[in-house]
Amino acid sequence: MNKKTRISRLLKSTPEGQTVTIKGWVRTFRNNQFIALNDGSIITNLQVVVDRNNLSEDTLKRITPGAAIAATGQLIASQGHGQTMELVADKIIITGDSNPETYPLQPKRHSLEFLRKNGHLRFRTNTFGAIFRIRHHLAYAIHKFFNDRGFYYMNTPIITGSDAEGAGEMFAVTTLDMNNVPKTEDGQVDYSKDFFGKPTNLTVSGQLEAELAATALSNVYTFGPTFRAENSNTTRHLAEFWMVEPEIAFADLNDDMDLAENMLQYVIGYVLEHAKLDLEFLAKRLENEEKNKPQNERSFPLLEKLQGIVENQFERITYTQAFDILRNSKPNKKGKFKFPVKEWGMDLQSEHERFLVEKKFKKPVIITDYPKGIKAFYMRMNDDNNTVAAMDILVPGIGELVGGSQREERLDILLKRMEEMNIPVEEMQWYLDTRVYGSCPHAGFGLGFERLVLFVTGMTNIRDVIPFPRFPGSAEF
RNA sequence: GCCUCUUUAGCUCAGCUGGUUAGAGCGCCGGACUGUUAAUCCGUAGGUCCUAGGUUCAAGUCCUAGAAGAGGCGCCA
Repeated sequence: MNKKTRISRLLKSTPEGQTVTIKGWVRTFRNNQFIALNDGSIITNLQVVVDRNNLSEDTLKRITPGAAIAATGQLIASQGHGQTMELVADKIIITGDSNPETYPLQPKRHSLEFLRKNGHLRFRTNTFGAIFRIRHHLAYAIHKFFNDRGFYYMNTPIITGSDAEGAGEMFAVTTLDMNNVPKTEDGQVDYSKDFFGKPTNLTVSGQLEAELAATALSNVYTFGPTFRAENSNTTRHLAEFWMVEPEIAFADLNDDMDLAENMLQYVIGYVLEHAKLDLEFLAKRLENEEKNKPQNERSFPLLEKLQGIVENQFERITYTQAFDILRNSKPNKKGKFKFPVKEWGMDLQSEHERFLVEKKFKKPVIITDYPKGIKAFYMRMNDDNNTVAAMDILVPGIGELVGGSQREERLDILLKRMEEMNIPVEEMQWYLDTRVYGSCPHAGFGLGFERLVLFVTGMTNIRDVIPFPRFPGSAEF
């Protein structure tokens, strides 16, 4: 291929007077003269000025929205107002035509629903270009954060033979012929004939395996796809999503909370610095959207919201404190909650979390020390024998962004909990060995990556922040 | 899985208590235009009113069922 210059680079270095070749996709063609060209490297279009005397009528006709072109010419200071620089093209090659009668993207605003239906082309819009560039920067910032602090990136299995993770319904993985399933003598599926010789599933969490690595390498994290076969139909659940799960040895719940808070502040600070243009675009988009809403339903301006995360400490309260606040709150006393707050031990509902985060504290809230009855078997029992060392980070607009805990390192207590919660101890010996040999206090958390992208971009549907969303009834592409 | 709402031109939508030939903006197509910024101006074309059944003299409009989409709840990250 011939050399090309990416627009992002070109706008940084401002090589005025140079001859360059730009390759990208036409957004609009105005006045038979001005092409707004985008190559995805940056949200900004480059204006390509067409010299009509130099171009055939045929080529001119083929410069349509969506067409791929290569434009070569001199870069000059723009005479117009919308941009500082423009390319005066003396050569334009159409690499790929785009029929304007059938190309779904028009040079106008489209609804997110329409773009979801045309998911294969939505990358070519400003909004989705911005979202996926920000998604990249967030992923990079997460790796950088952990790497700079001596964490090792650990890959835990995607196909798992462990069925005791307890984090939700699982997708089965099998090569058995579904039309002719081998059966044992007592009529059960004969998994000994299956690929792995036993039932296997797609992972719902890498935590248990990460604990194995952490109790040797001290500080590790996973960042990979996870799968939940729940029939969840909401704006914040996916069947396939990416999760970040650090695990730290010789650490307690406070260390865990500090790590999570520092990480969120770091990665958000990172995108504020490195994805400024994209964030500004999304902020403006959100602002326009909010104009149609009544005053009391409007949310914080995006950039201020993100700046607030970086600059302010998160609120930290125990479940019991949260329970008291909620029980004595106005909406509870006035019967406004669908689920009244009465009995200690109840799980907090979305409406309760929203009240705490959006009305009471107006910033992220970390709730700790939940009743043992509503949390997982591996969470460390507190001295009160009633609560466990768990923590959830709740953020405005989304709810639970992070869920974590200090892990139960005491073998006898862990075994007792597993028995109480019907976890098959025999199948978990590999996990229990971390407590049998050289057990140590350790902690970790899980961060839903798409929920982070949702929060940072200000989008409202999680299906819009992952390139190829998977949810009940839908697995396109 | 449960609840609510939506479905009218390529897109975004209007269409009142059922009543002639279903409208607008944008886009597309044709024309004009060498400083435009979702360009502008002029002109044309474009509809299985989601599907099936029903009520009625008459259904885009009312009823029933289904499909698709959105939002809320639950499960959680």
